[in-house]
Amino acid sequence: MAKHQAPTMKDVAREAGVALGTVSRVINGITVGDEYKKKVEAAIKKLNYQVNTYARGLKTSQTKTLTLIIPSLALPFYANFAYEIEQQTYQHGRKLILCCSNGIPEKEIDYISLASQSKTDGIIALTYSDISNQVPEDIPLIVFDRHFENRSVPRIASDNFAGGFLAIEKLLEFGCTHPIFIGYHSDFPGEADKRFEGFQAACKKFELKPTFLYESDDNDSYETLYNFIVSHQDKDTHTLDFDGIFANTDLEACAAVRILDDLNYSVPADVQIIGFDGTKKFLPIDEYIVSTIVQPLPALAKKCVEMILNAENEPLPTLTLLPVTYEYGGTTIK
Amino acid sequence: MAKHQAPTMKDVAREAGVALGTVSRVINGITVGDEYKKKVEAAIKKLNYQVNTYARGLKTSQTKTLTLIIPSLALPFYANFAYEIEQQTYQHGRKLILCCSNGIPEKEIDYISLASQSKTDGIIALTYSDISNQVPEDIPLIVFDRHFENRSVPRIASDNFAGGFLAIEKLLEFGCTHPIFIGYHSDFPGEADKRFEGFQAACKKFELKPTFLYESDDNDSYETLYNFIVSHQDKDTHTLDFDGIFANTDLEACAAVRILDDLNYSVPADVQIIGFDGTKKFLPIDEYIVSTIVQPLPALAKKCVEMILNAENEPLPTLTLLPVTYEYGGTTIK
DNA sequence: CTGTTAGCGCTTTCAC
DNA sequence: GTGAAAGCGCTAACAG
Repeated sequence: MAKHQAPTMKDVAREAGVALGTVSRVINGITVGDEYKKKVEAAIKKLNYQVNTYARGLKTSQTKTLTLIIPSLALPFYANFAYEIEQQTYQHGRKLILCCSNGIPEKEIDYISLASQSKTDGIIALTYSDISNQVPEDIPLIVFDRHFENRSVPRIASDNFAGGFLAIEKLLEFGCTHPIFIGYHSDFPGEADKRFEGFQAACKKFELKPTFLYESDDNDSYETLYNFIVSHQDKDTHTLDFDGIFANTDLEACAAVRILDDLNYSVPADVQIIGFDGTKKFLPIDEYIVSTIVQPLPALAKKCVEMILNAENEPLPTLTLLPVTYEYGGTTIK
Repeated sequence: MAKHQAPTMKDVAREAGVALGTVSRVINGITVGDEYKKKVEAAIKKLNYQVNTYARGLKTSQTKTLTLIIPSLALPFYANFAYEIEQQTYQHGRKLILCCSNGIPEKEIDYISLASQSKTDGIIALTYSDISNQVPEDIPLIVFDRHFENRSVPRIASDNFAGGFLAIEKLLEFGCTHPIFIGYHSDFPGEADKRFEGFQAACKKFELKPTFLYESDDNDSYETLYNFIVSHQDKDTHTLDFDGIFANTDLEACAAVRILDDLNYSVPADVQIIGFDGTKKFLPIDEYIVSTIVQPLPALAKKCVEMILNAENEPLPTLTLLPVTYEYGGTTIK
């Protein structure tokens, strides 16, 4: 334990009595004479040698590193997505650099530039600004759950349109006669906007009057929603003029449950509610927090990582949509 | 836009008509003649040059990268901690490598070795095995919320003991006469174990009979808890022999709320409950999910990052405990 | 199949 | 002050 410096390949070579290149070959699994191999491996073990990925990265310009840009980890959806991405990244022998942008465009761009300095092997981004022209051409980019106008960058998402449609189908199947839509959206366009489009399409198909609250996201979303629901009460009978809610996200579904409860309506007896995302309860038992359209997060993450790692081999599809499913979570009859 | 390769310092030097070293100096903020500086900056802008952090890292063996090892992001506590760490990391101009070990020792060790290959500038770890001797001496390590037996590695945590004590104090203050403790613990020792010790100390001080469920974590925790509560019902009157619960985590507090509700007890009228961690509700409004002892996550994360970045300048304290606070969350009278 | 060697892009002496 | 040059630890091309 004399030297304080980490051993280098040179040290290993000297210890094993072979040339530098031979050590490199052993490490990279290139055919090497058995005798040599043994000696090198012994030396590696003895010195506790580890490759310096920075030196290797400099040579190969492959950093074995993926970058994820996501607004935050505060929402379970984001946290779970990040988690799944990390698991996939690990499985593919890569490291994950996590960037939480808080949805701030400047930070998003800053992260991109950091990532490109670090010569990351690929970027998976869920952003609220169009970062596509900030990303150097030579580094693969995949956009999750969003789409940009001015460049055809590959994007991956759930089939939000089908999900919106499915939610209404389910609500009708469960006996609702007037399902409505509630939700907030970012000003920046994203795949999630298609949920509302799916709702509208379903209304058209089933000849329903499309009633909805669909506003720009703000800080008073809870209050706006409260007022919206109250405005749909009959003044005298206090009956609601709707009997089903498709909420843009589980978060809004939860808010609706709470408000309806405060207003002394019963869920699902008076109003059935279906959310979107597939958020689980905070309990040691496995239940959805509301009845919901579940996004296939593990599959989505798998696709993201596999595609980005495949980017240099073949051209990537511009859009990849994965199917969603309905799951019961207590806010519908089944 | 002829060349497909990212520009190097050499390119900038040629473009600016200066020497390589001069460019380096400009970039690193070392005094350089005004004329030169301007020329270099112009060239940088023109070529859209960015330093290659891998080349720099190779030279300086400073990678401007921190590594976080955490079981997962599935629990809000982990997710929020990871988020806060990321924010701090960014603020200090570093990147964060996220490693979710699922609490599997082999994975934890694997991550350590990946991290040391990558010459990370520091590791913040919340692990379920003693990784301390896996970490090379020259890379700073801070352990969050845990402690290892066989080496004095700096650790940071909330004051769990004080939190446990405080919970009982609060319960008594709110009129409870027989508060009990429920919780599960990992077999691997951690700072969180002190919550139970705080509970025991409070029982001694206030002369309470210490009643508790404190078992090794398993898959049937919900059922075990259910049976435990039922076993404390009076056969005839159905009265419970306790009137307050301090739960080891908010998760267990939630489980207790649910079970008591199923059993037709009222929270907080019949039983008051205090959890631990400070988990927020999944709603667009800011409320705690249960009454709880809140861990100062942002402060904790700040401490972790600051300490690890300071590790080479001064010796780190072995233990740093940050104060917790009580917050109302609906499962107590106030 | 192995040893030698040139450089990846950068920082940092060292002369000037 | 600036330029030239050595070298961080590794890979890959080349010669043997």
